[in-house]
Amino acid sequence: MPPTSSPPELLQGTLDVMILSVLQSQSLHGYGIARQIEARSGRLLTIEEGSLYPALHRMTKRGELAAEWRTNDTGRRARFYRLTTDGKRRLAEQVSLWDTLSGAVSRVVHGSSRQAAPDARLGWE
Amino acid sequence: MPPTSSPPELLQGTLDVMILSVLQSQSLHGYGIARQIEARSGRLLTIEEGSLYPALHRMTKRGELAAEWRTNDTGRRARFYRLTTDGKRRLAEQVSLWDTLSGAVSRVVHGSSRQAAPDARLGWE
DNA sequence: AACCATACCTTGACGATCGATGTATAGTGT
DNA sequence: ACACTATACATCGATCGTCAAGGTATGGTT
Repeated sequence: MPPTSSPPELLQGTLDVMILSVLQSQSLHGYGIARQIEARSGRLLTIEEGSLYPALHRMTKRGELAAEWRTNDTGRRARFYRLTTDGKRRLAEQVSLWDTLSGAVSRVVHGSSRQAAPDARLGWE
Repeated sequence: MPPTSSPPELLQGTLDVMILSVLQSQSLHGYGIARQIEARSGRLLTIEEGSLYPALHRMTKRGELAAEWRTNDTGRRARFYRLTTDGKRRLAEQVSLWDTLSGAVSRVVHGSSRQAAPDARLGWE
């Protein structure tokens, strides 16, 4: 049973970096990736299957993930994903980028208004 | 001259909350909004005009912004935007949501791996 | 006259996400 | 035996936001 409801679309573009992140320490199949992201986020994020599988396929096509069919101990077939060398490189890049850019957005929304050089032409009131 | 280059599409969905934020303390026109976001972000974020104007129009249509033509002190006509009551409410909602969700993503990518209950069925390796 | 910054806008294409739907098996409870 | 839930894969159509590019026009500077 997935968490509660669907989170708003405020976070477009973050699915890739989250997938890469949870695959850093372990190989997982799609369903496990979704559960892991939900667990790590404290049940705040829900991964829709209609987003997850297209993401896994395009990342595999881009060479960031490698996929392999396996059977786990309960006898169920599942497609396990692991990071390739390219995927590890992209993981590092994207995590660093997320930190930088999410920090920038936070400064904007919390008004780090260093009104650098109060410029009368730009606004009033 | 806009900053350097176009930032990746990691932050889709954050434009609205940034626009609302910079309009909290002042009325601005489109160009001024873009400059303000760039300044507050420390020149990390670039707002493309093809994203900005559609966003301003749809937010006005949704009733979050009110627009008014004015002439500033240099004699140039410009369309100034301010928050409506609805816009102020949405600003508060969206900022709080951004803080919550960006925090969740950060926990995911930095592996707050409280492997809650190590579940052999979900992965191996 | 040339150029740059300011200031508005639209268009077409793209890509990612979402909700819905479909299939199938394993485990659990009754 | 039956029903139900969780597991596990996948695809589809619609929607939405963004982007790159282009277009118009004025004011200030060199």
